[in-house]
Amino acid sequence: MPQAISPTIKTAKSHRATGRVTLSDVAQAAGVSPSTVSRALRGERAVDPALIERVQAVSAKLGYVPDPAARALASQRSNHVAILIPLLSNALFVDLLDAAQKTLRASGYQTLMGVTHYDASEEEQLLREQLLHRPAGLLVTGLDHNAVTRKLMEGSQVPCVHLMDLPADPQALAPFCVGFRQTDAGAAMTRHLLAQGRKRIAFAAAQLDPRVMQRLYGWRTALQAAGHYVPTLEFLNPAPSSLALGGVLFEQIMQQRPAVDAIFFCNDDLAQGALMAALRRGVAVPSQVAIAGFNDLTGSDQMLPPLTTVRTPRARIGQAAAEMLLTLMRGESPEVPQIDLGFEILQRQST
Amino acid sequence: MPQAISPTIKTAKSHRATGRVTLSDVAQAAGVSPSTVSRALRGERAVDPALIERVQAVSAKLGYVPDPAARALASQRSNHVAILIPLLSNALFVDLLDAAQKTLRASGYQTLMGVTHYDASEEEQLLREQLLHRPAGLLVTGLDHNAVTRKLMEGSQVPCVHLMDLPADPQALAPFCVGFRQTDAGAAMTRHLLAQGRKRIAFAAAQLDPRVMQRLYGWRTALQAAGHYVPTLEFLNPAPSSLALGGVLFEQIMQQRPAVDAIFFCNDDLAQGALMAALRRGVAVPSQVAIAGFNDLTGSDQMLPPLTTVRTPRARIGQAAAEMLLTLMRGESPEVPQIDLGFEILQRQST
DNA sequence: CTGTTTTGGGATAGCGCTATCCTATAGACT
DNA sequence: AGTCTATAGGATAGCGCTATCCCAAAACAG
Repeated sequence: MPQAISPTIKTAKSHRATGRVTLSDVAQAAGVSPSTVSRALRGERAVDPALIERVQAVSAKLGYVPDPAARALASQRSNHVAILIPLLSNALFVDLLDAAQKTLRASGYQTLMGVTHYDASEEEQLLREQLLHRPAGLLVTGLDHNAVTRKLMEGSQVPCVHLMDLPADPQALAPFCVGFRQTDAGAAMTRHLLAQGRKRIAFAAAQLDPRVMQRLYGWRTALQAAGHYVPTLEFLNPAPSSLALGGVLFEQIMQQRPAVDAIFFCNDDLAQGALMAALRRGVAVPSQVAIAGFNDLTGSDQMLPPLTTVRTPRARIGQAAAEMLLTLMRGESPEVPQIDLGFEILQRQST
Repeated sequence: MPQAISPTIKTAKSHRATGRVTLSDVAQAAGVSPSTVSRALRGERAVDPALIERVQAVSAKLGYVPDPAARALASQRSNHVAILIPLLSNALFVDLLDAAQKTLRASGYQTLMGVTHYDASEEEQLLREQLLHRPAGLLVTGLDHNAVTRKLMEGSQVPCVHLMDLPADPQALAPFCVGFRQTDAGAAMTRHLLAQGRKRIAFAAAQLDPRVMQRLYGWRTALQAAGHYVPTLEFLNPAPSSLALGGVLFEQIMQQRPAVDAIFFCNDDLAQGALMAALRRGVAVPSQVAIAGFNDLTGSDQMLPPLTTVRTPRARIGQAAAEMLLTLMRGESPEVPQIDLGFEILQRQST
């Protein structure tokens, strides 16, 4: 029977009372031991259902909220989930972050964001800092990391899910990952252009991260298979991707290879910039040159002509990765270690 | 119901050794007390310089890294800085986040991001969760918060800097903030349009957050001053801002008010969408109708014609706010409580 | 009707650090 | 000299929680 809870007057504790309602307060008020409160609230071990209810009631009445720092210290595990992404200036990664963050928060996790700037040593340093917080889980963009980073991830024993990429060899020692096959997507778009009757298809890229290189590889493979591969139609620029750079690349290609009849840009912002440049120069798209992008970023459907692109499921990747991580953090193992969420060729009027 | 627990093999070691190098280890190795190590490493109180050096050397040799959870528990202060922004889908806030995060990390702080979705109660809930982590500082977008949120912020005693907005009344009880005067910016752009000889200037807006409403107010005031204010030229749509919506708004305005000779959009994505729609419809910009945006988002300079807009110093706001917060967290007080970073009318060819 | 397990609860030692109090010394004053 | 400060170091009690050990009672087996 629930004993009457007298208004607990804060016992004048020792010299550094923080005024916080602690687990012990709840225990005292509920007439049970701290262990029991801890167990009841976390659903650990077996606790009498009636007791659980009583503890929850008392806890709610006192407005008890567990202290994450104390919890982290005692259990060596925090409610943080660390996420590493290359940039915030690319909408792709922001969408990933947004979706993952939303999913994790719904389960009570706090997201610790780290921005690597495509720098392996910065990634390593960030991971090191984040691991200090003993995160419950880890979300990492891509599968390419330096040796130290990989060792840190493994050594930490923290569940980890990789975003965006899937291992080239599905049989390989497989980490957990959610993404799609960049190579296939690159090849698919190239085949789409070939199917439109294009033969001199250029590939224009910026940033040149591993995913871009995989798309390049897909483009190359598809062209080789069709017997139309020309090495000089690769236009690779390591600078960050942007609309302005897309315009520059377009000008460069039209000047150096005026006979080109299609350009496949590795990202939509480049393609959008190219479309604007074409508009300015009076180059007819798609009749003279077809233009295709990648990622279906915001605005691509508003271009003139609307941009043909590859729709990539980045929000779904962020969410699915977060869900897989939640499974791992519960100590369960996911149904499959790798999830391929695919992609879709979105044909609009630019091709 | 409880799953069979495999017999835990007990290690002969002390029953819960974490293997971590602790402050006591350093103290022992350096032959001093833990207090001294703690003080030496944090630069607290006065410690013999020679001792400091010795402690640092030993600490480095052992690879000691302080545990943030233990620190947070003992000191009631973490190395987290919480930041609240409305959306991740608006580049404006991402730029803010990026800059702030970069600055704070350089001083050893971890950023806890919270996305409020312009929802006051979600903001309150997020703040509550973040405060549990006892952040060392708080960055909050805007000055408008519900009563509970304000009370939480004050009651927590955590240093707080507001982003983007400045109080309308500079004399008012002034919180710390970094931003610029949205109203002035709205008025300035309107005056620019008036100076171009435009008279029927529409204002088109989405999202309708407080900053948008201030820009609206600036537009209204400037038009009233010029004797050209017409209430029916306000086109306000509460939906989220996007290129597509900009196109829709443009069509709507041209249909309902064909005599309009300028449209001031509250955000660049809307204006970009409008420019694309104008291109599609063959509406001459700026000869028939001038189009202006706000924020100078990526791509605005690539439009056809390039978009006249208001350049807002969002990266500098994020950085300056973080720096002000760093000052506050050191216990010092900033030179001025409010920093106005201004704005700039960026005239391009669309007006 | 005895063992032998389960089962649900309590007691308590940390987790790694900082805040507070305390002490010993060196210099500064009557 | 003697008393009084600063100054720099040590000692130690927590911060609030969980993990581990322990034990009584109930459930089960032989």
